[in-house]
Amino acid sequence: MQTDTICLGLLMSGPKTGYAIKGILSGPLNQIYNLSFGSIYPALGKLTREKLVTFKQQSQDKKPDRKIYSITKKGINHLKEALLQDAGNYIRSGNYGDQIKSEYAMLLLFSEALPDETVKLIIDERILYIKQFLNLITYEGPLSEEDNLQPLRRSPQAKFMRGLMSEVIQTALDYIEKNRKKLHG
Amino acid sequence: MQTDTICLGLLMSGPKTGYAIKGILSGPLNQIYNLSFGSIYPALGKLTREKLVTFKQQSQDKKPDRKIYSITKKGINHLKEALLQDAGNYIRSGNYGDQIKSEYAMLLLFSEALPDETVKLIIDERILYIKQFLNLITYEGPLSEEDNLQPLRRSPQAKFMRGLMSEVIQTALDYIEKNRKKLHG
DNA sequence: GTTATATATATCAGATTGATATATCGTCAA
DNA sequence: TTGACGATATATCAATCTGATATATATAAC
Repeated sequence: MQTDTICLGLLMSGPKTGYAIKGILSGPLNQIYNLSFGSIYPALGKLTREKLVTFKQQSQDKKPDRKIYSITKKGINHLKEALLQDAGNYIRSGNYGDQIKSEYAMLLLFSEALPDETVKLIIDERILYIKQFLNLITYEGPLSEEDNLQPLRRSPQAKFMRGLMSEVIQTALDYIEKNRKKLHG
Repeated sequence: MQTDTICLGLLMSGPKTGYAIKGILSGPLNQIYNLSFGSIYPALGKLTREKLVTFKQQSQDKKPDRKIYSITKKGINHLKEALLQDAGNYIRSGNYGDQIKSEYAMLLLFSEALPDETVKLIIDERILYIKQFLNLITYEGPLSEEDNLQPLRRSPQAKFMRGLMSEVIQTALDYIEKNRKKLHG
């Protein structure tokens, strides 16, 4: 799946700045997909040139300008075709190319080479982080005054993913708390 | 965590070819970390130049040559230092930079734009894939005649990770089977 | 008063991917 | 039997992506 498709998909739930797209990908979707600014801004530029999105420049009083991007009709059609093709590729190849790099998991896997106290510390830290993240995705209330993320959060698809994530993360948390003694004295 | 560190860590459980390292990362560790050949071979070359690994060239009868890499004493020291520093960075920043791109999860999130039959199909396919992967990591028996992966699989760290993965994946499987109706008619 | 964090866009060196090339062997089907 | 395919094995490279950095302002903390 291309970066373009991700941006278009996220713009389906309403107009957003590049910064907001990064915020969604760094926040609730953190364990699902992430992109750097260096991918997002060029993608939005390319999509603008192809007229799959448009933007309104909003010069704010004493704040940096915002470019608020919206998906066009052409963009919606393009998104549908791209997703259908991605789905087709998946079905044909059985391979979705999920790309995962969990440095934390590798650190635990190699933790025999670390002092016991260090292993304890990184597990304590991780447990705190997981609990915070669980709160983030379990939280149902409004996010801010100008809450334009509601459409994304209230779709059945988003609810499905949030439910899946919270169950999976809760399982991981329980497992780590129950079995951490296998990794340190 | 650098690619170098991943290679050194995997070589701690015994000598391996670059191809074997890729095999481990594409197989049981698939949902944890992955690297392409284009990262692995240059990393092994760099590690050789730095004398952190050595290799024996094995010319096989009518098969391609193999370069079997082993970690050196210097390499072991380097690994310990690198892991300690990575752990320190984590504790200080609270951020491990886990990098995740699950195209499948994004496809489900955007699946409103797909026909119902397609959504059904990709979920059916995914359930099959998950079941296969569960078998792969749950399997305890020997892997092949020349089974040099046993040290990696039998360490407490590897058992911990396999247990964690199988519980998490089982939870995901149950959730998808129970809730898939929310995504298609 | 200064340090840090949030909002917001943008760029770029260096790292990574996914594809491709090369070479041999075994297997499975037409 | 021949041709296609997959496994073993190394290697390279264009296109893409990351992580860091730059720029600019406001607000909160210390």
